Parts: sequence; C-alpha cells; structure tokens
Amino acid sequence: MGNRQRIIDAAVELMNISGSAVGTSQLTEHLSISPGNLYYHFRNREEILLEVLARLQTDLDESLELNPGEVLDAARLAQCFIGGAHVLWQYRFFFSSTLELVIKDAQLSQRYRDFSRRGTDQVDRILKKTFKVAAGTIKLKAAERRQLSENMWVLWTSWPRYIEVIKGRETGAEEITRSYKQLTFLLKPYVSSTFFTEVTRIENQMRRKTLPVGKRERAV
Amino acid sequence: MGNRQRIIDAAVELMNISGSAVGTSQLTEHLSISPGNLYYHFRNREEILLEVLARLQTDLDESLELNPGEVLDAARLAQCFIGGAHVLWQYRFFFSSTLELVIKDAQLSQRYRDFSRRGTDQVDRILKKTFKVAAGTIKLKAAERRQLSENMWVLWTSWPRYIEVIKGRETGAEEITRSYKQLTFLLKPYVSSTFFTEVTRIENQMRRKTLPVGKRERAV
DNA sequence: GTCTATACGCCGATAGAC
DNA sequence: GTCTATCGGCGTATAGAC
Repeated sequence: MGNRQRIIDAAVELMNISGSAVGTSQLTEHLSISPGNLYYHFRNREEILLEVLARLQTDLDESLELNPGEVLDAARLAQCFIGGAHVLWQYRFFFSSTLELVIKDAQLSQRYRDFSRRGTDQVDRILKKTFKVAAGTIKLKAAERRQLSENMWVLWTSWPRYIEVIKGRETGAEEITRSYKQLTFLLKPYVSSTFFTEVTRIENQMRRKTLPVGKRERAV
Repeated sequence: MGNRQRIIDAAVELMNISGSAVGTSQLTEHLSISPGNLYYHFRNREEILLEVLARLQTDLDESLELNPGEVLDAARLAQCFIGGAHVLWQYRFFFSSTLELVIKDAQLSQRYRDFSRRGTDQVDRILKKTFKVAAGTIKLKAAERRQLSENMWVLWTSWPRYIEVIKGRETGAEEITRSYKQLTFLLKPYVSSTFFTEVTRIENQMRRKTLPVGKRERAV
C-alpha cells in the first residue's frame, strides 16, 4: 500500500485515539516517514481530511444506499443500521470535533455539510420504505418523518464518541449493538409490533455473535 | 469583575467561536492581560476547564433540578427544556469536543462523566414526572424510559454544534426553539395528545417572542 | 495581582539533495 | 517518492520585578 493511503489511514487511526488535534508530525512519526514525504502527497493537512471525508462517504454509502425498487424488511433495515454504525464508529472522531476539523477550510466545510445532508436524506429514505412495509398505528407526515430522520442522524453520529467518553476506552465494537438498540428505539412507536420484534431479534442475535468472539474490529 | 472570572468567560466565548483548541495565549491576548496573570489565577489550562465545567453544572442544574413534590405540567416541562437548551447552547463547545478537552486530565474526565450521568438522570426524572401526569397510550417500563432519556440527553447536547456546523454561524438563539421542537418530538408518542398540544403551543409562543426581537443572546 | 522576559517544545510547511 | 535540514510561529509554562 502506498504512503498516500497509509497517511490517510493513520490520520483516522490517530484522531480516533487522540482527537482532532493530531498533527502532521504525529502522522509522520507514527508511520516512520519524513515530513517531506507527507507534503509530497498532500498540499496541507486539510487535504488529508478531504480524503478522509471522501472515504467516509464511500464507506457509508455502501451501507445506506438502497436500490430503487428494493423492499425493506427488518433484516435489511438492520443491515443498514448496523453496517452504518460500524462505519460511523470507524470515523467517530469526525463527528465529535467537526468544527475543529473543518473550520480552516471552506471547501472542507461545504463537503461536510453535503455529507451530513446526504446522510439525513438516506436515513429518511430508509424510514420511508420502512413505514411503507411495516407501518405502525401512529402515522407520520413527511415533515414529521424528516424530523425523526434528523434526530436519528444526529444521535447515530454522536453516539460513538459519547460512549467512548462516558465509558472510557476499550469499549469498542460491542457498543455497536447498543447503538443499534438506541437508534431503533426511536423507531419503535411508528412501526408494527411484529416488525419491531424482528428488529429486536436481530439485535439479540448480533449480541450473541459479536460478544464472545471479541475484538471483531477492523483497523481502527 | 476579577480577571479570574474574565478568563473563564473568555474561554467559553472563544471556544464556542474557534473550537476546543483555543489556548492560553489566545485568552490572554483577547483579554489584554499577560500570560503571567493567567497563570497566577490558574495552575494550567485544565484548571480553567474545570471551572468552566463547574459553572456549566451550576447553570444547568438551575434549569433541570425539580423540587421533590413538584407537579410537572407542560409549561414547567417547557421551562426545563428551553432553559436547559439555552445553557447547552452557551457551552456548546464542550459537547462537541469533549474528548479533546478532557483527554489530558483524569480529574476533568471523571468530572465530565459525572456531569453527563447527572444530566441523563435529571432528564429521566423529568420524564418520570411527565408520564405520571400526562401518560399517553403507550406505556414505558423504567428501562425503556431510561433509554429514551439517554437518547434525549445525547441529542440535546449534540444539537447546538450540529446546527452551527450545518447552517453556518449567525444562526444563534432562534435555533433554541428548533432544539426544543426536536427534543419534544421524541416525547410525543408517550404523552397524551392534549399534553403534546400544549407543549407545541408553547413552542409557537416562543417562536413569536424570540424571532422578531432578534438577538436575545447573552454574552456568547 | 499584574507585569516583562524568556525557555522550550511542537506544529505546519518548504527547499533542495538523492 | 523519499529523505535531511530548517524556518517561523505559536502554545504551555515559569522566574522574578513591580
């Protein structure tokens, strides 16, 4: 793997550990490369973050983009939310210190706004399909559903760092299940009880799967 | 007002504007005092943040602490959530960069954990009283209510910075109403419709009051 | 309580050799 | 593509005069 990729990986890894203030020197030291090498691959620190954000977008799209005609059952919903939660966990530093990361660069700011908007839209489309298949007794208007989507997006993206700060490190991947549980709880009033039972069943299945195996985490 | 107080105020003010990386030099420059003066009042940067956190706790308690026998109607609930939202807005930098702020100091980390735990508990007590007075058709067990409280706490504290990053600066106080709206939406399924109507009525009242008057904000 | 002066380290970034 | 060497700036913190 080229150094360009390694630098991006290191940025994600170190910022998750130490926070958004991680600098280029720490990256080069961690990778045992020279400052000159880093600045050969990137004009400046913000350009690294632009790449990180692009990768985050790609990774998250993979979990959240639905095929047009696709029918969304509980298993598929779980796949979206659990897959997405993994991605959000991997890039958790970005959501907890967004201002600090983007403040110096107008382009980066705009890209993040687009990213966030897109995320909310994706959640909203998922909810729309969900309610089409498994509507509960309470019906939501489009504006209300949108409100719910935005709440879920903010909660979802904020959850990883919140947990980390509150529970300390070495919490890790088993909290993915928890994130899924908290998120789907917001959905509960608006879906049929059979649908929610299925959603919960998947959660329990997940817990049994991930917990005993232990550290299932990728490079984080 | 003594310089000690002014330093704490400046820390809150500048970190809201520029993020958690604001340093002692920027504080002293902003206040036109010497570095020596700052370090006369505080041993180090973390000690300033400890004071900020203490003030945040005091301010938030004022909005969230209930008298033991107190009955909680919609107006009182709104008072808690709107008053609290003002406080959270004033200290918004703290919730968006908690890790960065707290990571270097074990005491500060612990204090923040306590603060966060206390906040969740306070929200939970408010919900408990609310459901006692205005229970909806869906009943919650204590564990579920707790889940809801934690969701609300994370959403509530994350909301200010989220809005700021997404909508850009100069959004300000009118977003308090929005925060209240998003938060109470989570409550909607679990309270009686008359109670929620009342909650919404207060929101509209607020919007008419705060918007035309414009910048109602205190020193932020 | 407040100041000046200063030590020391880290960070972002560049120049130029290999 | 990668290195060494280096610059200027800023951040935390201290010593000691007033």
